[in-house]
Amino acid sequence: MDDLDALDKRILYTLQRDSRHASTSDIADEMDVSPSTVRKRITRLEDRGIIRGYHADIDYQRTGYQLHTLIVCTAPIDAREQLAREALDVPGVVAVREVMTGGENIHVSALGADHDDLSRIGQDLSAIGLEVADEDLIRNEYVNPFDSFRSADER
Amino acid sequence: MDDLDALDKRILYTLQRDSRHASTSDIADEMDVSPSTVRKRITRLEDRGIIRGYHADIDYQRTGYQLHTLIVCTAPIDAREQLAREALDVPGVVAVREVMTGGENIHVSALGADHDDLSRIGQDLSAIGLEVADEDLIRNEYVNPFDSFRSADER
DNA sequence: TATGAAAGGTTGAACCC
DNA sequence: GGGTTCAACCTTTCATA
Repeated sequence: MDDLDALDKRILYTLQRDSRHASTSDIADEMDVSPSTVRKRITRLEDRGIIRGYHADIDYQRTGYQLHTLIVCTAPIDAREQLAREALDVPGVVAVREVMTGGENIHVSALGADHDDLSRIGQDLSAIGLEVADEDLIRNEYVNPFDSFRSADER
Repeated sequence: MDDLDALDKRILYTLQRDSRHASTSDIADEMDVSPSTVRKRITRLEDRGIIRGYHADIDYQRTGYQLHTLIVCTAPIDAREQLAREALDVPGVVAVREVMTGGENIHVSALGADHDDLSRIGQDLSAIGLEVADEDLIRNEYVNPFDSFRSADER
């Protein structure tokens, strides 16, 4: 893996702040390069897997699916990654995080309209081999671009 | 809060899958409405706070900032929301989640290049009034659009 | 690896139903 | 609410250094 230079970081910062409206020309102007240079860098960042995608940030609390829940699970270490991916396919699951710890190493975010939805999701997670340790409502989430990508200085 | 109709849900689904390349015309074609209808709906979803923004999904593991860490904190209930917002301003913090539980009710995602960065972040969080309960490396994260927004049926 | 130009698509705003 | 139009802008591709 090569390092990221100032332009790469600026691209990451800008796209994380607003992936829908940030144009290549905007970034190009800020960094004094041409738009097509920015475009190629973006393509490269995508190809390298550094940019995985672009998502709308949705406040589920306001969508009618009010039960936004954090389901903390434990997976056997050797199956953790596989189970994390499978958990993503469970209907209602919107995010999965693998954590490097002994137990409670899979954190699942799931959405339901009512408690039955959540029971079913818990059952589905158990069925693929995850042990459900805890469930709590998520009250709010906030996202921030990584500030170290903001400025144009090198690493 | 009014309910979301089929078009709103389809818009949310599409933008969550790919907020950068999904054009209003694409969605309009799929749903048999005009592009400007889709545009107006998107504006409305943004105004209602349902769409909070659009972010690039970055694999920090591959950026050189390899210490992507989940810092579990406890905040006094009455200060939880305020502290969550303040935590977002701590350099290195990329996401904050408020959880409805007795203790360990603030989950902070932070990024550092080395262990000194993380120590400093822990100190900053303590300084604003959060009690740090646990820290673990995040190995991986996966995001998924909410499947119930996919199909065009009403609620 | 960066740039420039041309073709085609997309956006945003004003206006009408 | 939804639809139409149009100028300005953006993206994509390809040729060029």
